[in-house]
Amino acid sequence: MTDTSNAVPKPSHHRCETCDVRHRAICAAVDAEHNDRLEALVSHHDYAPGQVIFEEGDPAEYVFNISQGEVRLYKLLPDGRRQVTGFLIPGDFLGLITDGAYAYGAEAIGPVELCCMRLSGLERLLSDMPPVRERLLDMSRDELAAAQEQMLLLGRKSAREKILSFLLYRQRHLDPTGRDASVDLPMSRTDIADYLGLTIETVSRTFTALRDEGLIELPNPHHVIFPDMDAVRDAAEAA
Amino acid sequence: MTDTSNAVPKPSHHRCETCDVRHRAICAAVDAEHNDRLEALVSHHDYAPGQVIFEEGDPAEYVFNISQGEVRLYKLLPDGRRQVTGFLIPGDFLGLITDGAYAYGAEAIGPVELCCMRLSGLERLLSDMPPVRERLLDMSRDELAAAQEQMLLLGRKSAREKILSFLLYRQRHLDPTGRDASVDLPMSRTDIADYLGLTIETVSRTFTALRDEGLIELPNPHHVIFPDMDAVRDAAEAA
DNA sequence: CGAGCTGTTGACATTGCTCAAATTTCGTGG
DNA sequence: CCACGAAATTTGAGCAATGTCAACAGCTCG
Repeated sequence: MTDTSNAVPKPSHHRCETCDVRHRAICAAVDAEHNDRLEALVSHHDYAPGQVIFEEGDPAEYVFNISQGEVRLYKLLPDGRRQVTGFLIPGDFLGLITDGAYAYGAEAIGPVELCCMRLSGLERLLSDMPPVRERLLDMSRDELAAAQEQMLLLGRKSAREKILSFLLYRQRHLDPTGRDASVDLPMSRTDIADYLGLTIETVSRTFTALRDEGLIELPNPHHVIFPDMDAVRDAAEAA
Repeated sequence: MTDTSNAVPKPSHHRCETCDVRHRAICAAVDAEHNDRLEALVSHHDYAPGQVIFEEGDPAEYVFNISQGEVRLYKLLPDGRRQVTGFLIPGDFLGLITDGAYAYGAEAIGPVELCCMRLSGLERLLSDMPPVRERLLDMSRDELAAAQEQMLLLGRKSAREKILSFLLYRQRHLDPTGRDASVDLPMSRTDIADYLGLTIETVSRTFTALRDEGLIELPNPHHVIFPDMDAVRDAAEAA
């Protein structure tokens, strides 16, 4: 699908200079004049829907940045129960490592393109360019805050609140301007259930209930429209 | 309680050089020769049991390191429901900040002593001593991994598994050598419930059930003894 | 010694889960 | 473009784990 096989220079979306997600990625901390250094360290890779990127516990050789598509992170229990710990979007960093191994599994939700860097490359970058470490720390801080918000959701919210919080979070996260009163859900109901600590049946029933109340429209299972954003926000607060 | 009021030099446990928790704290990244710089930036403060250290959303002026005692972190919903996002022990860093405000509330569980540093001081430290930022990033990484483990617990484990995981985690965390087959629980049942996403009644019943099964002994509500560590580990895995 | 707090136990209610079946969606091939 | 089949989603009925409400017990501190 990619045309990297011929001798032509990298396609423009593989040039750091013109990278769509640069401003969200750790790359934002590299000044433009060092783009060539950065480019020398990365390569791009495509993943098919559902494809495993790495599994929890795999020895970590690479870290990634998402160029296109969404990725799910998850942890498993020995009996197969799964907790999805996050959905990542273009620009997000991928590859939390503890003791040399990945701390979670990662799979492509739809078609995904990753910008890959050897761990050694990242380490060189970190030691040569201090702002990169600062950037990584800032991103970790945000991730940690998000993780705690998710703990609040998992531990203390009802199914209805979980779904509403999830929808609102996605809405804000995907469209920070808040212009578009709709949300795409490329992931399956199973993914959503495993993210919110529910079963697929409860997720489905809750969507139906919200639709019947008129809080959301569901033209199809992967698209939600908010007829009245404020009503949704009120509902998420209240109960 | 502290004797900082007279002209005598700082008590030895306030000297960075002899600090009990230095090796666990961010201070481990400061070389010994710069101890004086570090000491100039910090002051110590005592907190009574239950005392609020800061609340979520407070404008953040200080960051802290725990010298003595345990601290609970928590987030609240508007109606008062609470999620305890972590219990901190001596050496832990305290003060996750997003947009200039604390991302969670923090309260002393028992008597607590904190080593406090102005945010401006930390920032100076970060820019003057690169290893400190590296250290902070490493600690964030560990925290993030712990947060995801907690999501797995909150979203996918039964009450029984939650309690067992909690006890085993504490045992390992507080005594990494694994020598002592017992755990102190200075926090209340309410704290434990809010940490595990349960009610106090369920926590209490689960402790009782584990005692009746012989998996744990409960000489009093704040102390747990494991007659057979391995049996507990098996039980935590199994169901 | 008594009040009040914390923890435990009991009875019952409820949310969300399990198992099962119907329906819709979507990719594939004709 | 349409038909088919597999997979995903929705819906239904019953149930179980955990929550709620209430009473009791054990400790601690005045």
